[in-house]
Amino acid sequence: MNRRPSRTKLADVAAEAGVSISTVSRVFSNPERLSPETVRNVREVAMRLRFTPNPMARALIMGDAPYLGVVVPDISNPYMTTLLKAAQSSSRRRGIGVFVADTDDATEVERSMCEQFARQTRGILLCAPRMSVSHIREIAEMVPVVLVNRPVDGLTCVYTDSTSSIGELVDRLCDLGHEKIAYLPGPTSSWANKVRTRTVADRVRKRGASVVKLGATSARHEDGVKAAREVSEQGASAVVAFDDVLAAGLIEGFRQLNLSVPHDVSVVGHDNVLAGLVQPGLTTIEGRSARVAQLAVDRLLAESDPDAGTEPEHLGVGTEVVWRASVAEPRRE
Amino acid sequence: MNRRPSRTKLADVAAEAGVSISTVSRVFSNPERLSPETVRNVREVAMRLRFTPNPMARALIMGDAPYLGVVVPDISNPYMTTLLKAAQSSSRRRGIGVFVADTDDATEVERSMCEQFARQTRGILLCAPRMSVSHIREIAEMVPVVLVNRPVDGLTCVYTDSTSSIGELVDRLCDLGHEKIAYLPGPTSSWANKVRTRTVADRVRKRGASVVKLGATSARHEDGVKAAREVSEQGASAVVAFDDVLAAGLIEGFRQLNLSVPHDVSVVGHDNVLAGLVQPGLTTIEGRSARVAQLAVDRLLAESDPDAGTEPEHLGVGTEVVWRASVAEPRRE
DNA sequence: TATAGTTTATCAAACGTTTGCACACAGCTG
DNA sequence: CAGCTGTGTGCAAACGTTTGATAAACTATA
Repeated sequence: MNRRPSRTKLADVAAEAGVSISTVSRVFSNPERLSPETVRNVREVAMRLRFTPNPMARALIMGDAPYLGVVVPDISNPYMTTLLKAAQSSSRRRGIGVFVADTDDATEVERSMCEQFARQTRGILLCAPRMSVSHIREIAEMVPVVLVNRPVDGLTCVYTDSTSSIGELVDRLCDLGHEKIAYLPGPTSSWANKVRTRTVADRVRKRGASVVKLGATSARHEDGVKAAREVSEQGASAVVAFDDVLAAGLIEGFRQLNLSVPHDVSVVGHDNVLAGLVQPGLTTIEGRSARVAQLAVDRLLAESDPDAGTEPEHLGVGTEVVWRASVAEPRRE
Repeated sequence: MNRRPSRTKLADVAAEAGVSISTVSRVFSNPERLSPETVRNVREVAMRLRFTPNPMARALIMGDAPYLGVVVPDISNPYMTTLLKAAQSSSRRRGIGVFVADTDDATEVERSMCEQFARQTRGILLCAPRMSVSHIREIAEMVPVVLVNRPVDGLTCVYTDSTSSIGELVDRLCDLGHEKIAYLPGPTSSWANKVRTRTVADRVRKRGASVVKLGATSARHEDGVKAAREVSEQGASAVVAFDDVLAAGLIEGFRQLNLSVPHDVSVVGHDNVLAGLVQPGLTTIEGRSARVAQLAVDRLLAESDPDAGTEPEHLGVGTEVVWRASVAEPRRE
């Protein structure tokens, strides 16, 4: 039946220490109800026998496991990487294991992983920018869910709120004299992209400049490279890109067109994940994904505790602009 | 006791279908021993009741859970990201959940995470380039372990074997006329760094050129930036860097020194994780971490099956040089 | 000494599965 | 008709914990 040789269990410790199984169990869960002497003795024996409790047995009787699932569309995206890293470190401090699922943005995979996690975890930190709301609701019925960068009514969501940073950025571009500003979108079905599109457009118009909306992309580096031509054809002197990866592509694209960043065209990104990798240094918005992850984990664990009685809530994490060399005043003609 | 309302279980399905619990269990595990009619009926009921088995109960009685742990020093390193992504996707196809642990290279964390995983997983995919051999052995005694890029006698290891690619690279540099070639090391305690250091040095000497060994780094971008000055002071006309991150730093550093890559100095990296991000395009060695991960998962699952009887083995994954613009012939003086 | 009260430790049931064994019933064979 | 041989199903034990109920051993009070 049990193939692998079983490790030391409560019963072994109990036998060795000359007490009952329940006593040993309580040494770990309720030591104050035991005599100090017994506790000391059992602790010593447990240590000697290298006893560690079987998490499966514990999970079975307790009704839930000390696990938590993180579902992301693409681990290799640096924003997600930071998110995952922070979620893991935050969970580790609480003794909680983190399952990771990379879905490649495939709805079918998202569904099946969520279903799997629903049975095995306390909750899911779900980052699925394009999943349908009804799907999300369905999952949230099976297991506590905290959404990342994707508000849904009645569910908790933690998101990067960069509206004011975007405003600051656009203002600065206008102050420098830019009169035609382009926005290079990410995936149109992504909530974040919708917000950014609108925020940029509103602010640019408010300042009396004109906004150029470029074709949708899937936020790959090469999409940015290609988009550079469109920008220059449309005559925009500055581009706000959906994220840093696209912005880096743009810079590469402009180089191929022999256009200089920032002298011929200014470029800004979003997330601050490329650090100093690209040249010229990319002006961008610090996405603070680590903070987002930390908050999300906190909320998730709170909501998975039925006694805590926390209510769903939308939490925005503020951002800051990181000024680097990719922005300058437009070339006078 | 059990806080969260229990989901449908075998007993519910059994009652509804008018059969015993064991029969329902067998419908999923051993359907061929049951009458086709019973199977059909129970399946229908299970479907209607949305029954999914409780993995904890199953894990308890089976003696192991369908989980696997991946321990890496730093998730945000793109090499690790690819590794993790591939490990996850490979495991998903087999219905195996992946725990992730980012240790920040802290031995204490590595130890505690491995211990935790030892109780809860079928095996650990361990990437700990600086952990002591005795620690590794200790962990391997508790749970099947497959090492990544870190051979240890008696344990299975899957590693990127770039010796022949490095040879090819050095040969090419020498053919181009480089006579003084520098190696920029990563962490000296890392096995991969030791191998690369030796391989580069041997090959360079064999070709009658001279090798410059630079100071150790911790493979951060800024280490590369700083190292550029040392390279130019030593008068090397080409640098082989431990990895792409360092190489990108070097390129940035040379730019600050007004040295042109590749005309003043050639630069090559390792891992091919920066794609076209840096300018000029970085000549590098494709690390094939996805393949490494896939192999490692295969081996891990094989070794965690006591019936399979697989023997520990060291598996090298061959690499290829990716030629980009960062290499050219040295400037004639 | 009997009674009540307080600590401390044990008993046994429960969590939701898997699986060896036993059993009932059918159809054959001699 | 007794004795097999299958086939399909059920019983009950086991996996390693947690925990409410309970008993045993003291201590303090009447």
